[in-house]
Amino acid sequence: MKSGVRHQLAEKMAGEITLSDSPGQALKKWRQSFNIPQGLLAEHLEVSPSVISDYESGRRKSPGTAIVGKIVDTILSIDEDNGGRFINKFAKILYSEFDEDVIYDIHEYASPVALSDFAGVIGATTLCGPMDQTVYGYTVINSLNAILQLSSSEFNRIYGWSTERALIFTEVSTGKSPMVAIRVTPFKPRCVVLQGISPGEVHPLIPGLAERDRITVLCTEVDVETIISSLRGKSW
Amino acid sequence: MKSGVRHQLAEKMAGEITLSDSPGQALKKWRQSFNIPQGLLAEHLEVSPSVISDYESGRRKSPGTAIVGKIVDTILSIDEDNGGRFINKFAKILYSEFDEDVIYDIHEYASPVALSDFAGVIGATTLCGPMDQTVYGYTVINSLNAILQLSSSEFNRIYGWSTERALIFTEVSTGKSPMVAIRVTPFKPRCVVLQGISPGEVHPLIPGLAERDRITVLCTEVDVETIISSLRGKSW
DNA sequence: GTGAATCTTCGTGAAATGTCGATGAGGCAT
DNA sequence: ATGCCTCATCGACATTTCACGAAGATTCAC
Repeated sequence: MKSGVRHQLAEKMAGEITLSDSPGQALKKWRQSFNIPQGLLAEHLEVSPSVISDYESGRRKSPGTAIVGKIVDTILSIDEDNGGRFINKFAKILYSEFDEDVIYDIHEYASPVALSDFAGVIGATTLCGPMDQTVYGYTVINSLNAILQLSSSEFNRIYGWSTERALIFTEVSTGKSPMVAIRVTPFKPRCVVLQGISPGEVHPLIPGLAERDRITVLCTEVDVETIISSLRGKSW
Repeated sequence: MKSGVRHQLAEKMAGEITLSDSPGQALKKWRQSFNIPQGLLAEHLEVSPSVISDYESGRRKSPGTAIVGKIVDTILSIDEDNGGRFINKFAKILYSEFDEDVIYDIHEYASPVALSDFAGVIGATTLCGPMDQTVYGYTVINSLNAILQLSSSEFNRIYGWSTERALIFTEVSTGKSPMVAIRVTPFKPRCVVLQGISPGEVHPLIPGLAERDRITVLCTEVDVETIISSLRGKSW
């Protein structure tokens, strides 16, 4: 997934810069590894070139999150305008391709999102479990491929960085296998969304399974592409 | 590898906080997910509790990299003092165990490190190639297991976030297989270190292979544990 | 409902950031 | 050597951060 990479790269860059003893040098390293001159960066940021230089040379020892974020985002945007050459390079280095068919999208929120809001955005109705919960992220998973391709240890990767998330399984038939997989696995999500199925078609065992692990189960018949793009556009 | 996880987690946290629209909320999310009260965090940071609250509540809209870094580090340290319960939880979610036998250590620098300094720290001598280069990170790889266990796409993961790095292959016999693997693979490191071998024992083909991809090759007979701990302790 | 623990709000002052524009230094083309 | 591009340095000034401590709000146990 394209924009997943961008986000991960951005986070990596920002993290490294923030933790560095000299954020300036780290900033410089990334700008240079994208082959962008200070001047161009300054232009896109609508500041004078000396500003960039001041940061990189360390005159400002502890730049705020706001500018760090803006700079990282701008570096990435400039590269995107040029066809995303460097972003793709990093993406290739990063990803083993198997993720592509299994994990359609994965994202973390920095602050909690109410489950009811989340359900609204993806057009989901409650099947069972409480709705007064929050989630910190979501993963969209091709259920068939996940079961075919993932080993048990790899299966944990669908949880990203937090188990307090929604797992959206796409094109399920009855929803039984995803729930069984979760049952036998040590980590539990807050919520499971079964995509491509109506509440009536759901396997009768599911409420029982969900109850055991205190998981809320939702259903949606909205198609996968729409779900992904709605979730992406949101800032909550 | 233990401390690799800590570092990666720290980077992830810092990145997320820095990129967040409201760094305060992100900060809060992480503190809470480690189950640490504001007061305790404040105590360890030697500031008054209201400081933490001011950040989390967003009075400071763009906290500097310095405090963000300090807070992240403190959260992690507090958890370590308590036995690292949450760090381990995140580690489990993150890693498929196969890495353990293949990648002994992997690290990125925020700024360039001179190859000659790097060689000095790991007690390596030059076999061929230029020494007036810099690296941005290193990976310590068990050469045998890498070849046995990694698929070609997984092999790319040894590059971490930058190819401008040193790849340290441990316990090589002649050093031929690692160099061949690099030859047939699209990404090239700056430098290859062959561990557990003296310059005289190196396979005669190696200088030729290295020349092709303009890679500097070093040798060291220092043992793996020592190399890893020397590299870890360094701040350059 | 009294206390303890946790967290929020706010006024305040010293210090640092965030920005500009002017100037200077290196490098690499012509 | 004459530009041109890239980058570093610096003084100046408005805006924020950063940290404190006092005081108020919440929540939970007893």
